[in-house]
Amino acid sequence: MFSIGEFSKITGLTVKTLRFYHEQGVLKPSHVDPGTGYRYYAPELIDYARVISSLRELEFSLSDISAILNQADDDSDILEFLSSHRQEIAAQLERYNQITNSLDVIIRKEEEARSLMGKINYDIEEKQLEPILVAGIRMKGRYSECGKAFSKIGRKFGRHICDKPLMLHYDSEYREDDANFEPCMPIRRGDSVDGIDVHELRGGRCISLIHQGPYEELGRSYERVFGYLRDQNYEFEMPTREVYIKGPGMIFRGNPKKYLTEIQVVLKS
Amino acid sequence: MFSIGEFSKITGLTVKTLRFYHEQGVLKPSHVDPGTGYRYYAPELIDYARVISSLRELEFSLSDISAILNQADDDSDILEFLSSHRQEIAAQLERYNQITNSLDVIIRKEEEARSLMGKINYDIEEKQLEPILVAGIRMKGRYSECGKAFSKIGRKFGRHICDKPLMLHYDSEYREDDANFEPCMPIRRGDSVDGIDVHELRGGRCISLIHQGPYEELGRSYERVFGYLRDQNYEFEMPTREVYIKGPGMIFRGNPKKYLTEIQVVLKS
DNA sequence: TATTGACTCTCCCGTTACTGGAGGCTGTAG
DNA sequence: CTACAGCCTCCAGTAACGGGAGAGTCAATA
Repeated sequence: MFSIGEFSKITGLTVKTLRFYHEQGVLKPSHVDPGTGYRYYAPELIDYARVISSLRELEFSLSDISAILNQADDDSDILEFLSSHRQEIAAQLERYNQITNSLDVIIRKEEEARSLMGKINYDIEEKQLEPILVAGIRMKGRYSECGKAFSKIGRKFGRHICDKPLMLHYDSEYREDDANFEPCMPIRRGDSVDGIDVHELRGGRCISLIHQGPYEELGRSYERVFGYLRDQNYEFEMPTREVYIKGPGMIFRGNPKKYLTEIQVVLKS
Repeated sequence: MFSIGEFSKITGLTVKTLRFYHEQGVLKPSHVDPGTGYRYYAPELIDYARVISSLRELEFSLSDISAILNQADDDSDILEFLSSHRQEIAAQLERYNQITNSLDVIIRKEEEARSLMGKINYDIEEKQLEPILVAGIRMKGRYSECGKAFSKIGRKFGRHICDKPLMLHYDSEYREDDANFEPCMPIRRGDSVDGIDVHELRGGRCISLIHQGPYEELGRSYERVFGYLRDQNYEFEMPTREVYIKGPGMIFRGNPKKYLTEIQVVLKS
């Protein structure tokens, strides 16, 4: 017979835990001194305790363990317990996998944005655009409707998206209620489906300006771009493009003063 | 301003949860009526609540969330939180992966054993053995030492093991203290290392008998096998083999009366 | 024999993020 | 005036222990 302290050292279970298991009826001492209340454990219980530890390591609940110990003395008796427990664990696993994925997406996005922030200058630039394939939804109406379009594209093309969202503007002047625009996502490949049009945007020389601040203030930056185009006597093509480099975050809506949007106007070649 | 019930419907958080968040200081109502104690929430808090929900879905603790909300209003501010949280989640993931693996191993083992139990007959059989590659440790001494050898082989060749453990007996008579034997694991491939000898066991005609019961009673089954060999005038080869079909389980020590051991004696060809 | 020091006992609280329930007050509609 | 829905506070419970207080016990030593 071992005292609780000895038994604790043998089994690796703490004294507290042993007392708790006694209270819960999972592992009862062989003998309890009626006078002192001291617990004494017989050597046979060592194996019993080992079984309990094993099951706890597999994250079985104490009530499951009680049930198991009451009706089984062989691994083959508990196959159903094992399988159903495996399912629960697998569900947890799935959940944590999703969380890690989400976290990864957010982290990657923010790290990109952060590194980008460093090397941005807020002057008008001329640069060369590569052609890109996009999935877009042509819309007429209010810009505020674009959210639905983006999420629809996201659902359909989720895993093929390869860059930041952008919007094509087909109006030559600013319109509020019946604007003509196309929310797009750059994709690696895919075909038009279900109202979503997959097409290629041509590359070429373009004028680019990065706008920092809320979307309502985009007008000021457009002014600069069009002023520049006029000064240089450049002719440009429709539609113009807005690339949303940094907008509302995945968690916070973010601070609109930090939003970054690139205005791109492709020149006639 | 919304009442707690309205705000609950809007945000999807239960009334209980909202009260709890108030108590914890995570999400304080905009106004609390001093007379009635009624909580009232301003529309701006909807977004705030959404942030909290998002973070909870990512399994952040409430104290983390408080800390985050107190010092950040943009995703990029919380990169460190996200990364360190990601690590914790990844650790959990690892753990659950291990558990699933262990469970799978146990389940597979037991299902095999169970299906085997059905088609076993306990008569002496003559059958054809295929050659197999094994990793073994030649030992002299007591059989009870074999556990260490098995676990050593398991550690070194873990992922290449492809069948049940077996033991080779080189003694022509029973010996207690200085037996000459070799615990082995069948493996798919591998090389001798560090005291472990990888070699091939030849195939051929063999006499086989499945023994059910504790190892101490193996003697009775050996008697039957050798009796049969004598009756048939068969000559056999050393070493003889014992295959441990079902022994102590991964969790329970199991019931020795249910242990299954196959005795194999290869005939001279 | 008294005394140490190690061991053990019970009882209570705290952890996390809530849920459930009792008992009582408030607001509004009929 | 009376329902009834909605809101309040306070308390208890969850799972599996860990920490600590205060008191009793055991074995060996002075």
